[in-house]
Amino acid sequence: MPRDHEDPGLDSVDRHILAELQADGRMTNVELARRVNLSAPPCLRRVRRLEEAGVIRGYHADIDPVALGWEITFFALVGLESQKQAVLDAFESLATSWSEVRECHMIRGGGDFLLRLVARDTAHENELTSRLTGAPSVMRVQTLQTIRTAKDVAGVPIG
Amino acid sequence: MPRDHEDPGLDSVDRHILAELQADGRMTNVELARRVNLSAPPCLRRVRRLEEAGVIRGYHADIDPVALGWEITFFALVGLESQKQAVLDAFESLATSWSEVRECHMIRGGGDFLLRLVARDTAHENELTSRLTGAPSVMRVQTLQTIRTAKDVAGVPIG
DNA sequence: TGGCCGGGCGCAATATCATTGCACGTTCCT
DNA sequence: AGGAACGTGCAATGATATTGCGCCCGGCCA
Repeated sequence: MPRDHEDPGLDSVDRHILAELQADGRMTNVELARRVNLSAPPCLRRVRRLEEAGVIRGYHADIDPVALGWEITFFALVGLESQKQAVLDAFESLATSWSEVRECHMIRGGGDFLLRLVARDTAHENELTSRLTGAPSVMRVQTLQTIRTAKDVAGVPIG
Repeated sequence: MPRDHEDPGLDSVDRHILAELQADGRMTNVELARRVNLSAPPCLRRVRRLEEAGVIRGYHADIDPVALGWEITFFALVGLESQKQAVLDAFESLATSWSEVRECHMIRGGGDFLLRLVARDTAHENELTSRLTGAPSVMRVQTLQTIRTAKDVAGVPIG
């Protein structure tokens, strides 16, 4: 009986821990233990186990992009003129090498990528769009500029 | 003299702190202080200041969706049949109320939204797509299913 | 049924860390 | 030069993280 993605057998306490740490990744272990009704040592052991199993991939501070001068967040839907592996790989290498590209997803259907980017201002955004349009094998670039984000929740539902 | 986004005057040490906490949000303060060449107390005071200024919005554990049974992550580009505020608001309320919707961005140009969703399996994905298609005022739904994520970096470039 | 594991828990002890008060140095402005 | 504002480092105290260990419960086998 094959299991794709190792099932660490998460019980309800584990899920509770994950929900708490997803909401506040810097919570002390003592506080976490209190919330999940455990004493500190077994709580910490569970957290370590979840980290080692890869269920918890890391912890990140959530930083306001605007405070660092990244005024614009936008998405770009990029169509390539070929679906050949070499072309896809080349575009991926290019896109992932730009620091302004924060996400790069290959989209089902072939030849399309969805990117999330940040830019300092509209001039910078235009420059990035131009660089995309002018990149090898790029046939089409549709920018999707975010004007309002109604919801942006870290992670996944737990329950 | 109003200032939209309070400028806390981030110096290079602050940026260094942000970069470290963005990469590892659970780092101890002494380790952080060591990395930015400061002693622990002033380092902690800077972190607190960044938190209170809203530059650091929070900390989150990064959890593997697959480990919790969310096998599929996809995006949906939703077109509404009207750009009237009431229609936009209604769709936003609906979309943000679904736990499977993790991001909901209104896109420039009017009447469009980009959503990021998670689903347990393809049946669930189809159900979500149907629910979107059948939602009031929804004219068009284009699903963008991620088949490979080449890059997904938390936060923003710092430097 | 009775005894043997194995896993997971809590307690207690110790090492580390967070947090505060305080004094010193530097910068800038007068 | 004098001094105020700011930020630093040191030192002390209170919390927290981490480890070792003994106990309890539940499954398993004789």
